[in-house]
Amino acid sequence: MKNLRMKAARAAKDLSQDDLAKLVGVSRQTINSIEKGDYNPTINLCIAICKELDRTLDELFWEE
Amino acid sequence: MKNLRMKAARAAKDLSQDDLAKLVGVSRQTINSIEKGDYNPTINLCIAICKELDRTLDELFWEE
DNA sequence: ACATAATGTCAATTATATTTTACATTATGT
DNA sequence: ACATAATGTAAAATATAATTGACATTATGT
Repeated sequence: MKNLRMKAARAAKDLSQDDLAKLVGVSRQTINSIEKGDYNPTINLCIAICKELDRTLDELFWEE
Repeated sequence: MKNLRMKAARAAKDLSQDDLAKLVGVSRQTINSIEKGDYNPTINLCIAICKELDRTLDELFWEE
């Protein structure tokens, strides 16, 4: 399932997928795939994304 | 750095590394490596561990 | 309508998470 | 002291995250 919370948090920061990719040091396709949802990123990457978007792991990647 | 919160949460459930490994479907060494800290597990594995230990991602894997 | 930025997606390659096997060490109980 | 469960750790193999390059599509602005 898509990660719309991440997409929204990125939009709130006015960052393109490419911008965020450069900020966290991965490729644009990796960011795209994570938002698309058919993906299993590493926790370190998730943490880096959270920090750039001023969110926590629970806010972007946890679901009850 | 070691993940002592995960180690504590596992102890609180009275589970050995091997028990937890079987519950989340990975090898004991993977659990050991995560607790040891020199590791970068995938988010899906982190989520599976959290659910078995009744904790959230922030509680076990986030640091301010 | 046109130009350009942003996004979606695919195939092939590279980097690395995870497994497997194996052995050593540290607890814990009797 | 002995036995056994639990943990720490290492090397080699396998599975998969992530990269690279490329092209198509969808916004957005002028």
